Amino acid sequence: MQRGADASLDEVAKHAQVGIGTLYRHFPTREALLGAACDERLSELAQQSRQRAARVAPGEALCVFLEALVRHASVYRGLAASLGIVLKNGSSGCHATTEEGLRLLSLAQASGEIRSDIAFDDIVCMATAISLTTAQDAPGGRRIDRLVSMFVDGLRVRAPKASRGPRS
Amino acid sequence: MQRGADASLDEVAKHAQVGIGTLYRHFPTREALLGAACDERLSELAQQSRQRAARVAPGEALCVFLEALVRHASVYRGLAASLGIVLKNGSSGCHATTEEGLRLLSLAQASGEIRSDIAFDDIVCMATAISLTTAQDAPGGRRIDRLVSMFVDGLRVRAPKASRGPRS
DNA sequence: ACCTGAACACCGTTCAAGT
DNA sequence: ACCTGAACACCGTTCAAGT
Repeated sequence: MQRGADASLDEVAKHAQVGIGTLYRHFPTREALLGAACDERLSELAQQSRQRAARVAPGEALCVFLEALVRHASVYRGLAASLGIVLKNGSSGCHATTEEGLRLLSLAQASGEIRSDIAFDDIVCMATAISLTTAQDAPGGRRIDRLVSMFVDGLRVRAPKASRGPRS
Repeated sequence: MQRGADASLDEVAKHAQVGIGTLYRHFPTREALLGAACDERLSELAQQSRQRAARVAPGEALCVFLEALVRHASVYRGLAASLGIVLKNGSSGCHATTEEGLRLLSLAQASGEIRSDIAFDDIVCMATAISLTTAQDAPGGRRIDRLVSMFVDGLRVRAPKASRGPRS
């Protein structure tokens, strides 16, 4: 399951050495299969985020979390489109990731860094969006970074720092 | 062609009263077909944007343009994913829309409202992203508006107005 | 020259038969 | 009870035959 990105279900079954029917009984929906396939990876993502969040400001932690989510969704073709559903399907790593995201968002909003009218679903939505659009890009492109940075700027409460003096 | 969103090519051909082979010869790629199907609509979009741009500030004009593009890409299922390619395919309305977008972006950047490191491709990319993610949403949802607003905030040069006083 | 649609290839899904 | 994979349905694409 590791590499075979958007292989046909037939190939997945063959590679897992089971019949296609058995595959269907274990994973009734495509989302269930995807969820199981990347569950471990999501667990790691959540854990790394928790560790990082102990060191940096909430807003920053949320940004890096978003970026990690985008990159995660880009690993398996076909995952991005159903990221929202996969995260909700409840398997352990999905749940951990959702929990961590909710936690970071609350913290960042409480600290006044991030707009209070943002929902976690919007974060997932953005991660999905960036993954989907950059999927066709050349592999090592800079667009992911640029889009993440743009998105994140959109999340920030206005005038956080005024890196240059404001005009007139 | 008007309504049949993501119908099979077979149905498109049948509806157009031609053989499937003829359809292929007229439109060798899916993008060519999509481009032709929405060309008129894109012409209108570009024209309306030009009229609007005469009345409002460049940044504002660019935002409304982006929103229109998002809504356009949401009309036909399957268009969003290839919006970038479709816009480049060169048919009249596509060309007009690209021209108008480039023009608005230049103006908005020259006026200092919009970040100078944004490319038109990024705008298209964002429109694609929002369309793709909101495609699965309930029809009348508010998410499109919220995401467009977020995106656009990300485009803006910092501290444009300082709606509230900056902190300490 | 142009059009047609049967034919082929591919993939997702089901379900009768086997163990 | 559980597994299997042939069989069915569907869609995209091509190309030999017809006009």
